[in-house]
Amino acid sequence: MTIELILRNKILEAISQLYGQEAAPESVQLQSTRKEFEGDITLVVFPFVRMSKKSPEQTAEDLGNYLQNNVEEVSGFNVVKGFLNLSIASSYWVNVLADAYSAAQFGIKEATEDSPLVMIEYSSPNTNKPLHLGHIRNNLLGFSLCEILKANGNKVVKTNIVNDRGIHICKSMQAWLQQGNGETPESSGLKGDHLVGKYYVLFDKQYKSEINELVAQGMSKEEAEQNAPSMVAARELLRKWENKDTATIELWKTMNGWVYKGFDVTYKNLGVDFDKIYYESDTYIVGRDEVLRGLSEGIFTQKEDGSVWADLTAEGLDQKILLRSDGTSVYMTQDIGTAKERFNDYSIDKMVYVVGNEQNYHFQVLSILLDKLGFEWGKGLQHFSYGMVELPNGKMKSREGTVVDADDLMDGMIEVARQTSKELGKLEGLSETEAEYTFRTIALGALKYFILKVDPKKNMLFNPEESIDFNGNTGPFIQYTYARIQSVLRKATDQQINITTPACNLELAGKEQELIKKIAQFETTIKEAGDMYSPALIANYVYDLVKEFNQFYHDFSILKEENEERRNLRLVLAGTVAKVVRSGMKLLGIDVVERM
RNA sequence: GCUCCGGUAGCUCAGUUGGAUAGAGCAACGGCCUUCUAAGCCGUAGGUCAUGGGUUCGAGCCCCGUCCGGAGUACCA
Repeated sequence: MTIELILRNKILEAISQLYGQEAAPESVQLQSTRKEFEGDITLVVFPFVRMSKKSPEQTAEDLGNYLQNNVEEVSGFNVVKGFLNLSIASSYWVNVLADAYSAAQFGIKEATEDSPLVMIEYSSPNTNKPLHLGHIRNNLLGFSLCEILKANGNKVVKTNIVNDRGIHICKSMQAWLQQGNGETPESSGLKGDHLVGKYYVLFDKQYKSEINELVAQGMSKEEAEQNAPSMVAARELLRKWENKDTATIELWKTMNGWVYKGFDVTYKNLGVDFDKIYYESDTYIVGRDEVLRGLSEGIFTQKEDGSVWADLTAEGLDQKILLRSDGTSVYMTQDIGTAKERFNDYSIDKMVYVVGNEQNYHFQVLSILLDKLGFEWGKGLQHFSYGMVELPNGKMKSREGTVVDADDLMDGMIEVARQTSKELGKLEGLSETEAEYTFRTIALGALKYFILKVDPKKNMLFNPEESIDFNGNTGPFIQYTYARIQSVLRKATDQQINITTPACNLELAGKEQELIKKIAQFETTIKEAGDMYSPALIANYVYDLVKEFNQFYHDFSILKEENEERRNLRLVLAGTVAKVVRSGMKLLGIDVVERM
């Protein structure tokens, strides 16, 4: 039982004993005491003054006395205005540390047979271009969320829906057919996804110049957009694809194959993976069948032109198209099909979509539509909505080429890490491969931490030149502190120091106790991060812990401490901080290094 | 127009269910490598929490209005 729980119960008891009234459990507000005051845990007494009919100060005195006399762990108290600051005995904190130190998985809950199964969709790329910075935020958030939910005792299935069909890939195909001269990743030396992306850009260039030409000939802009030869050809490819034309299907398979190979490399470098991948070329048919069923059951309506609609005005929303007048599927249709497939394949307790906030409306509608179609899980779908990544000069537009490419970004950061390491002379004693691994880990740590430390809900600004740093509140700073702790622990081993679980009744120094308190918060932080879907809570927690440790490290010596008991305690403290940092970073998908 | 989200230091961001004197990092300035890793530590400076009201013992946080920014808004995904 944690100290908070013990106090909570005793405070309710105290109020009942002292004032003869029952206080609501949620009126007990405990918080950690601010640094400028003495004490560890603070009770806010304002909610109880009505019951005590005394001043806040006097009420706090009453409660303080009661708790000191009736709770073993409470070693003292002081009152400042309406705040009761309780001091908790050192022995309690030493025990907390001992528990954390010896626990195999401190703060992490393992899933069991009957744990809920959560399926999390993230990444969800189109197959016509390489991944960019926006995808990076998605992938990092998705992966981290999976880790956090696992740590909260859930079974997790990581899934990806690949948008492999549609007009976008046909545009790349069309440009490749017209201008490609049979170019392949092998012949060009380009990564597959970049090669296909190159033709997507070429298509757009060509398309735009055709429009300009037609407009110059006197056609209206709308007409020109419809009648530009490139677009006509791309639409023809889409039609052929839907009719299963052999050559078209073959080309589609080949080019998608190139892209998948490229994606695999990016995913691997980013350190994310999936348990199950769905393809929209499979699920859109399921979705279309569901929509047609809905139509025949009178849930949806059809217009004269043949298009199928859902009327959501009763729910306060608009009318939503589900099938185009030519019978083809839209985005929504595919998501209906994908959802149905998933719930067929797994016994899902909770389905989470990691998708940008531009699609808030889409998921609101999807949930209602599935509910209308009679799927009892429809209402329970959860959209983990995150903000956009903006650049200093505005937002990213793939067509305008103002995107930050994922591969380029990672390569660039690894290069910076390599240079910085060399300048700082951090390489000595490391083999070539060890050094490379270290650069990579640091660079990825910087990138991941930078993105994950921001509240997912908010838009964030990313300045490629300036944003990424290796100093201050960054991934490398945390990795560095971890490496230094490892170094101390190695030296302890070299000096034949035997580290044992602390069972002493040493009086703790202020900073030692601060650190233990911080360590004790790991468990609740994981829970909160799981409840709120916020890797940022973990990131900020780990930073605070590391910052706290650095101050401790600066003020106290560990190995040079002469009192053996105290030295042991501090080694245990350092080791536990390292352990918490390692698991915290793992929840963010960030690796740590033994030396840097 | 309507709906949703946001606005905290020059910049990037934290800020627990409403609690004490709003915190970090970057950038600037000053100090610290004969001390367990200086990718570090210490210090100085930097704030009308967009704005006007309201709720209450107490508001950066909750409610209403205004301003600014972003996203979505019926045959793109």
